[in-house]
Amino acid sequence: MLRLSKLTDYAVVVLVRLDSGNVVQTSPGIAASIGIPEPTVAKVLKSLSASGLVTSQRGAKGGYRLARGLEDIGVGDVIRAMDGPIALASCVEGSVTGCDSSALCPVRGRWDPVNDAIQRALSGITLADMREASIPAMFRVPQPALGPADASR
Amino acid sequence: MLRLSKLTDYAVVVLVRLDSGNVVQTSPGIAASIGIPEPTVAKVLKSLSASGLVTSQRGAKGGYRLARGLEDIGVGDVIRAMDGPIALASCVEGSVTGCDSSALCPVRGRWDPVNDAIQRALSGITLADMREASIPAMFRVPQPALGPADASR
DNA sequence: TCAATCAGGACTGTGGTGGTCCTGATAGAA
DNA sequence: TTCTATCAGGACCACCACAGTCCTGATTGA
Repeated sequence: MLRLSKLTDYAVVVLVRLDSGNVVQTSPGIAASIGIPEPTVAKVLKSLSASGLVTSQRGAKGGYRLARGLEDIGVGDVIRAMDGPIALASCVEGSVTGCDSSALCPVRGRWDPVNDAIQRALSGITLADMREASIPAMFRVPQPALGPADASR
Repeated sequence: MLRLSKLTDYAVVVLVRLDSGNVVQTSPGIAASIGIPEPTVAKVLKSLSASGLVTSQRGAKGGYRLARGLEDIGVGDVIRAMDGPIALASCVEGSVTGCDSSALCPVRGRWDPVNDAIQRALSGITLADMREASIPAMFRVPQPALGPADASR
């Protein structure tokens, strides 16, 4: 419950990583530098690109770069990009699934203030705040091979 | 994401229902009055009882009653009772699962402020606030049979 | 003694998520 | 012009947590 999806967690790592220098970075390069499998990083980057948090460049010499500074990206933006609208319950306003028994749901609409409070709490924190936290030194430089599994790929 | 579990939603309904009068109520009775299957209601009540939000009385004439007023029960209390500690990520402090690759996780500890903000937001809302929201009139009185499905059970 | 009720657990089906892979489009380099 | 590297947009599958059900035992009042 209130469990952040792993992909959202990865997205924060990727975005912080993209902040290092204003150059385009390829998904294999990012994947190698943060120790996350390449297909997964590519999936994360596609979602971020679709939401406009990063810009993409196709073709050779292509890659991704931040669309704006980390201090302009809220945690809620990342969550919405990866997991869709922030909704505490299936019957909360803004949910895409909707409530199949809205007529019978006695708490319909009641979670909205809770949901609202959470959104406010999230909007007050940017990725720049999260970057401030300690980043292990081993992740500040690219790691071509983090283990035997990488060599096999 | 940020999806409330159904049981937590049910728990709020059950607790609000228990607030009607200060008498013990049986789980079949509560189930019938709110239109949720009895085994599920029983499961919810057991969790709430284990967390001390409701008190139970065994034996004939037994049942459940609120341990304290709705205005003294925070939303966070209910969530913790039903889903355990509130943790945004698997590697957040307080999580029971723990992080299997803590040494490699570059955002380790970074979600804590986010998690903290959410907990503060949750602690500011009580069940009394949620009860204030409109409750459909049909649920203010017991509904023995809400549909054909109930008769088959 | 009996019936009603809670306590605590095991069990199973389902849905979401994480992760992988494939094909096509694009753009720079040779 | 051709080739290669990269992104775009899907489909696909395995795994796991959750929802829901059921069973047995303990307790308590009639």
